[in-house]
Amino acid sequence: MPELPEVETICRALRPHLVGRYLRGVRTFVEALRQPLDRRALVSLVGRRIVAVRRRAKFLLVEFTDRRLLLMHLGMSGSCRICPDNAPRRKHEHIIWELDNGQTWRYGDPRRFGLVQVQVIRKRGALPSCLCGLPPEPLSRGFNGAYLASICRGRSRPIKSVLLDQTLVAGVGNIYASEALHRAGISPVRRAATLSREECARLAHAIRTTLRQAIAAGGTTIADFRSADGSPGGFQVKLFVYGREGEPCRRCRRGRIRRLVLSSRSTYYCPDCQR
DNA sequence: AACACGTCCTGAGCGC
DNA sequence: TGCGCTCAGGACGTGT
Repeated sequence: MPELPEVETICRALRPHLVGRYLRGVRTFVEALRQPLDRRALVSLVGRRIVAVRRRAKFLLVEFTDRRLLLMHLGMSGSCRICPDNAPRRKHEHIIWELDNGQTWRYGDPRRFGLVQVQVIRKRGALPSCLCGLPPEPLSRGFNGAYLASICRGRSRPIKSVLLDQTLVAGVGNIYASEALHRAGISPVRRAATLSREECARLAHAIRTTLRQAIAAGGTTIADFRSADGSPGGFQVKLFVYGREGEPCRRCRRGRIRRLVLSSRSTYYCPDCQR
């Protein structure tokens, strides 16, 4: 479910509910998500105050006093919500944090591909060391045509598989990879190394624009994405290719959108306007 | 029954 | 042969 825009949407929705609050308790209902939960580490946050809620790539970072940080990744099906203490626990709600105002912050995740762990950081506002090697944020200065060209050089994989590689591009997932390539007019199966400098610049711009618009719309709801306040995203109505197999291309109006499987993921594109 | 918006692991293939 | 890197594909729960 959640790519960069969805995580950013959740981050913004959580922030006003969490920042400044003290953690009063934590309850867990499973042994493990993608990896075993460290209950003692989670409990060690109780009594501390939340000082910031941030995002880096697809990671959500909740910073506490004393340089403690809760690192969260939503995997395929993770979600967060804020609700009162006495709200009944939903199926697949695995962690409940109790705040000092009668509210709770809850993590739900049917597939349990997510990640929740406690880290200690060097100083206030710093990233945990495990995230220090991430590539540049797509919406930051360092992400541009020159950067894309540098990671495409010498790579024979299809460009879409490069965009999905989280060690090379941070935060782009399966929906926005298809959307950005369509916006840039570049075929998802093109070998990365064959992209010209001009195409890399166009693609970098397309990625930034796509992500920005998706954030502005509150993310994309295909099946069940909800922000932390329960509201669905609005970007699905602005999708140009994802999930539109057989429908006419909304840009060139000639081609029909095709679906193919690339590195075992659905990929959508317009054969007429993507080269 | 096929497919799902993510990541990790394994093993094949390649150049040196 | 071996090392290091790249890349494809399966596995991981559950829901629709």
